[in-house]
Amino acid sequence: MRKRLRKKNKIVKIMLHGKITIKEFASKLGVSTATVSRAFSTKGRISEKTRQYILDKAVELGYYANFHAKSLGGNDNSTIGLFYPVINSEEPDYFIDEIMFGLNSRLQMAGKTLQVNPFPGLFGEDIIESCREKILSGGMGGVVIVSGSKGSDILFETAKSVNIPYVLIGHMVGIDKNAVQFDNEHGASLAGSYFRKIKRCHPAYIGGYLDTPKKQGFLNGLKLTEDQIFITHCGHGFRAGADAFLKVINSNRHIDCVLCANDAIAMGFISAAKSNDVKIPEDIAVIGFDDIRPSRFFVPALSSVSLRLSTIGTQAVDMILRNINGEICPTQHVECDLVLRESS
Amino acid sequence: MRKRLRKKNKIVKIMLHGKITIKEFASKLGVSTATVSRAFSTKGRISEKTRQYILDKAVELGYYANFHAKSLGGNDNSTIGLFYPVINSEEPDYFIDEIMFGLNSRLQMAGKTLQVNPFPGLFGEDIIESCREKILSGGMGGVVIVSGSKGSDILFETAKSVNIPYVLIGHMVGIDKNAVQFDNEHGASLAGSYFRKIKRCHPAYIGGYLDTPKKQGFLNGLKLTEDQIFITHCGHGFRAGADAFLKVINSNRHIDCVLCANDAIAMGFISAAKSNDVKIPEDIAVIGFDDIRPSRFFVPALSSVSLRLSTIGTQAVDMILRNINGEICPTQHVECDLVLRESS
DNA sequence: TTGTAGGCGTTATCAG
DNA sequence: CTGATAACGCCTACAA
Repeated sequence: MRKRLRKKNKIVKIMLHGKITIKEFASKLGVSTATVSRAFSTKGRISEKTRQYILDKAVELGYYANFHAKSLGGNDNSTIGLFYPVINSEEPDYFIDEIMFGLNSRLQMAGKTLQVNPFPGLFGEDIIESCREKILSGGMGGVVIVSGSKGSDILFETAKSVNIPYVLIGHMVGIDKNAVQFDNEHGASLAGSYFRKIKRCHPAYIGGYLDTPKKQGFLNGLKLTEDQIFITHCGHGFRAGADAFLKVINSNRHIDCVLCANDAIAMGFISAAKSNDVKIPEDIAVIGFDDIRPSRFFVPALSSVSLRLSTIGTQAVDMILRNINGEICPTQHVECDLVLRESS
Repeated sequence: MRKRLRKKNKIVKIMLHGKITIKEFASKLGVSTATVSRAFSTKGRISEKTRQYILDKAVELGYYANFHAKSLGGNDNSTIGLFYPVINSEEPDYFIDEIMFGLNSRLQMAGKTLQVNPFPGLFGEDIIESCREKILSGGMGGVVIVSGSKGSDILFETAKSVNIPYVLIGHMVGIDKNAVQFDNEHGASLAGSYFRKIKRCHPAYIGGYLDTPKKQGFLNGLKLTEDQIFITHCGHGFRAGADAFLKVINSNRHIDCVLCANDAIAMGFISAAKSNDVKIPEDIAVIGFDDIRPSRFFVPALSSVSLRLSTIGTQAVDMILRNINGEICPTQHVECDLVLRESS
């Protein structure tokens, strides 16, 4: 009786998923499940003939090994999780999208698949907790964490604690292995020295949040101190940039050059400037940060501190792959540089 | 002896993952695994007292249910796969990114997690096969497929065949359920009629690939035929737009308005135009397609056919959630409209 | 080379 | 309300 019930359940599931299990498949071919398994595996001896036979039959009968069953024993596990803080809830984050682009292109070659896990950059403890849980529950074979928020740190610690392969992406993350890092401070200083060189001496810095290194680098390059320049923080994104422009104007200070914490801010800034008949770069020279793809096609083409985002993505994949493979990987430094275009 | 070996293996694994299993956890608390399971489940009677006790102990001892084991029985399965054709291999696809943004914001609320699966839009059968496999191997609880390529069709058929919850996103997908669709042809016709209305009678259409509906809609709105306008296809992305501008110029035809197949193309076009001292919109009025976020901050602000991409994403999630819940969902039509800004 | 059977970590059924 | 135990679908050590 009980058996019947079970059987019935089974049938229902088969209808639902349209899937055939290894047991059914094996018995249909008159071989054991072990042999089937071996046919799909690289290890384990099996005659080439039966392997081919099984493989052929598999496509004929539509047999596919169940993902979860495969992963259960601690084998396989081809999914890589990406965790990143959301710093602008009203539009896509081009910084992340560019990194993701790099990640994906490489991941695909490696037969891995990407799982994306945004979490609130500033608040939202509960969501971070759910991210922790995802890591702890063993659902993925590796994680890539974008640093820059409290949540990032928590997840980083979590990953370390369970010994799952991980890679940290971020500004001077301060660890000597398993990280791909860049130097915001240096990048910003490049912008600062450039302005100094071209004799623009009334600078402004338009920040997002939590980007002290950029501000500091800018000051260093400028050879100025914090009280000698105009600083404002309006958040991230285009709108923030436009708002920042208004703040600059309303400050009644003479400003002739600005560094923005990212390219979207810079574009928003320029957009607002144009609407107010302020000429870029004649009146105000502007430099963005990240050098996302649209920047070079912006009008005027946007100068920017290039972080080589897409490269960072591919490097992160290379690293985590080696990490999965048991190698230890020293932290990589991706060089940044200043790309001068029309806006400055 | 064998047992010892097994045990040893087990220990190794425990070290590797730093994880405690339900069995170990249960015995530590002096309860059965069933009780532990029930403590985390909504169904199944359990006294509030023991539940609390178990929950507390779980955080104390760091017990987290294994993801794959949970999903194995066909329960749970909270991952949603997104499949989309890559039409530009050199930069992020802003169309997709915007949809993904919408998807993610909604998915998070539902406790689901997104897995992204790009596949080549034009060739690359092998990768599509690997996508099929992902669907067939039961690794996810639902799939969202962006239509518009042969691969999309294959994956769509695959999803249907295994009875996995799915949603199709695309232009007039021609199915009456489980789809969120928009009408490129109508959108383009809006642009066409607008140009006609403002008396721009020397139009060009800058296409990507496979976007006949847009072209046709444009012609309809224009009330012209294919041989009466300039048409060129340069691919997708900024670079393509810039190339297209050159083609327009070199054609030596008088052109005074253009519709581009997406906003990136339009921006690239305008960028090249500016470099060649062609005034937008005075000399050439341009309208883009999709209305991605940067468009309104472009200089000049870009007119565009708005597809409400992010909304499409959230709707797709709502639909697949209901779908998972057993409801059948009639196809949704997301209205598109023409957003006029400075570039036209 | 192939088959047998135990284990992977949960959930759900069935008895108590 | 709780415990024992059979699935879930696959992999692999061991035996044949």
